[in-house]
Amino acid sequence: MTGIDLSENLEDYLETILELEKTQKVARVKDIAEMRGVLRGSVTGALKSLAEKGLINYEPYSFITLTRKGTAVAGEINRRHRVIKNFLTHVLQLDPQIAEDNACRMEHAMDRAAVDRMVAFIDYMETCPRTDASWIQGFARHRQGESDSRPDCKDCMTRSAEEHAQNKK
Amino acid sequence: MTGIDLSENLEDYLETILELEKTQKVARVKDIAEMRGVLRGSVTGALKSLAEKGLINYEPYSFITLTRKGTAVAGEINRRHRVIKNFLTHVLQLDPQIAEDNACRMEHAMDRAAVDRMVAFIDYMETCPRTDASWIQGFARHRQGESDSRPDCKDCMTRSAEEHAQNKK
DNA sequence: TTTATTTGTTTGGTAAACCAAACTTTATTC
DNA sequence: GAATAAAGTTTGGTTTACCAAACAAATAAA
Repeated sequence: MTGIDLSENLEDYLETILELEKTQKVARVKDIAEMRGVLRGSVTGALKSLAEKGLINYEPYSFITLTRKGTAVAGEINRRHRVIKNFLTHVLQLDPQIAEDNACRMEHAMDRAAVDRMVAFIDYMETCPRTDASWIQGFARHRQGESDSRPDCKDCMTRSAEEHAQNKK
Repeated sequence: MTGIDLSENLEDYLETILELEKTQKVARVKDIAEMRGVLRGSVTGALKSLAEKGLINYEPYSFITLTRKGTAVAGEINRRHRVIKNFLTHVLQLDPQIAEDNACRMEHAMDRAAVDRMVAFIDYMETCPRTDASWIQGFARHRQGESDSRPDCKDCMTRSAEEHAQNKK
């Protein structure tokens, strides 16, 4: 789509720069190095590579900003990250930190088609009355081992239908 | 868990070897090279690395088999792959080929906690009467753009409750 | 405005993956 | 059982990504 294919590493650098642009207005080598957990020397190499690809404005010893193209690509990556993290925390109900760690890696693995479908699924779940808050709650109980008993599973549908009818009035 | 941490590459080699063991009883360098789309020379290096880690039985010019440990690790990776692909095809309803491509990459990105939770979610969906076949069908319609209309959404719950009650008798 | 300090760059070196092509071993075929 | 083919290995070279440490530039402090 954007016509660019980046290594996971360069994608991460781009995302970091976007993050810094948002919070600090401008990205500095030192901050990028800290956020990525590498030495400053390693950053310089990555910046040259990103600049060659036309994704950042970079002159030695100057501030770093994203180009128009760079902003588009970084935004795309960031969108994947947010969608995936949202899925992991709100659907799978993973611990926020674990969700974040997994999203950081998954964002490089999932293509647009998959992420878009994930968005559609979340949307369907959120708008369909069958999968309302109580259904989500049910998953929390289910995964905590209360799956075998399912005490009120039998009447769940009926009760939900009643509640639903009530709200419609 | 298994106490081993492998690069994505070595994980892929291990998975390939498992695959070949299943179909051909034994893995040959040529076949591994073909399946992974690399030259034979590249395979030799990877095999040395896997042998050093005690994951495969490897002597130059001999057949390759997985050790007990290698089988365990490869099985773990393969499980992740199957779970993810299952999710992508049956929940997100992605095209099988697209699901396969994404699963191949995602299997290296998701940790055990995330995959386990995915399993639990699929299980919940499949056992909960609210998210039955018709709900899944609804997603297929929803994602095809018929989301705005939702013609029979209003009565869906009531009808489902009735059907459900019927089946219980 | 000198002198520190911080920040950024460069250089040399390592490790993982890969290729290309020469080479060796094993398997086939005549 | 020798000649040929196929399979596997080695060697030298490339790329990406990193570190460590020397160096240069810019900023801050004296």
